Amino acid sequence: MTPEPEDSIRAAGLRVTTQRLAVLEALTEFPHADTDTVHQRVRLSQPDITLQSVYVVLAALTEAGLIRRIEPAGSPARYERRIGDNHHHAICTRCGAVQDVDCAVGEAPCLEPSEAGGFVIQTAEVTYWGLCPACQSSTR
Amino acid sequence: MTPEPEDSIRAAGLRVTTQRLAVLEALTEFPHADTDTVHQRVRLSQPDITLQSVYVVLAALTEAGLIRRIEPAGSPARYERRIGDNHHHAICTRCGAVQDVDCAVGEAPCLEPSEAGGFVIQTAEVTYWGLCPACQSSTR
DNA sequence: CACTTATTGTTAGCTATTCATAATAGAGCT
DNA sequence: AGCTCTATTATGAATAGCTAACAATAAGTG
Repeated sequence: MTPEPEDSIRAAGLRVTTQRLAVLEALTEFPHADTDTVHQRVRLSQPDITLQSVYVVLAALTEAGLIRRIEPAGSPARYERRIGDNHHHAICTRCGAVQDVDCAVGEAPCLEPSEAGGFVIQTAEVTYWGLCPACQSSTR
Repeated sequence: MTPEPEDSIRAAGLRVTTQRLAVLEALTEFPHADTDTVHQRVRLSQPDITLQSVYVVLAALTEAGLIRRIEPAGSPARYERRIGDNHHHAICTRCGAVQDVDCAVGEAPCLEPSEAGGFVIQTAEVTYWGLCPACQSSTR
């Protein structure tokens, strides 16, 4: 089903490198990881990769449309492999945990503003802010 | 109608300072200004105010709920005086212009996710991405 | 007007990110 | 398999945006 990472990288016109494969693998394991988390995970298989290279790889994969970058307020940028289905995110205001939220409509823009002051809207990005299950119980 | 800035600052339990008044005035003139823009505007009346002080003032006013901070992806933080009506924003993908978009519902959360993975949702933040009128015409 | 303490000015520092350039390694060709 | 070209990565440095520490100042209270 899911195309092999190697194939999707190649299909995007990019060279297949161990670094890129490792980054995609890291994002599979941590679906909303920030650059630092990706770096740490990738170092398990490639101890010498630099953080800067991780930045470059993430930028290349984002540019190619293989991953998506999200930038929640107050958090460093995060990346995810789930793309193409215009889903949204719930973010915990206490711990920053990110949870995918299916979009009812499915395709962008899932919402049409009543009046957008002449803007031509391409996508609507919805961020739900609240408390994750863990932070609800460990209250206060 | 609109309460005097001085009164709302006092009502929030904060001291009324010329810096805070000037920052609120700047945000009236530039409704989605970033810190730098606020600083430049404030310097017209207070040439010696530092950028750091503007940061502190903006943080204090945000904390007090007198202004709201928005952090669009790829842009420095912006601030606005329009608060309490849970409206949303349309942002130009080319020039970064921000436009208020009324919320159909009015109160947060204006959207309820069908399934939020156990999250207790407090607010829903909607960002519309598109082209502003100016960038539509100056195409390509 | 004096006093107390919130607020601001000053200086320093930090985090997330980008950039320039040299070194390296995919991938097509022979 | 080896060669070559060029995309990609490593290295080192720099930047923007923001926060922190602490001394100087001024708002508000009696």
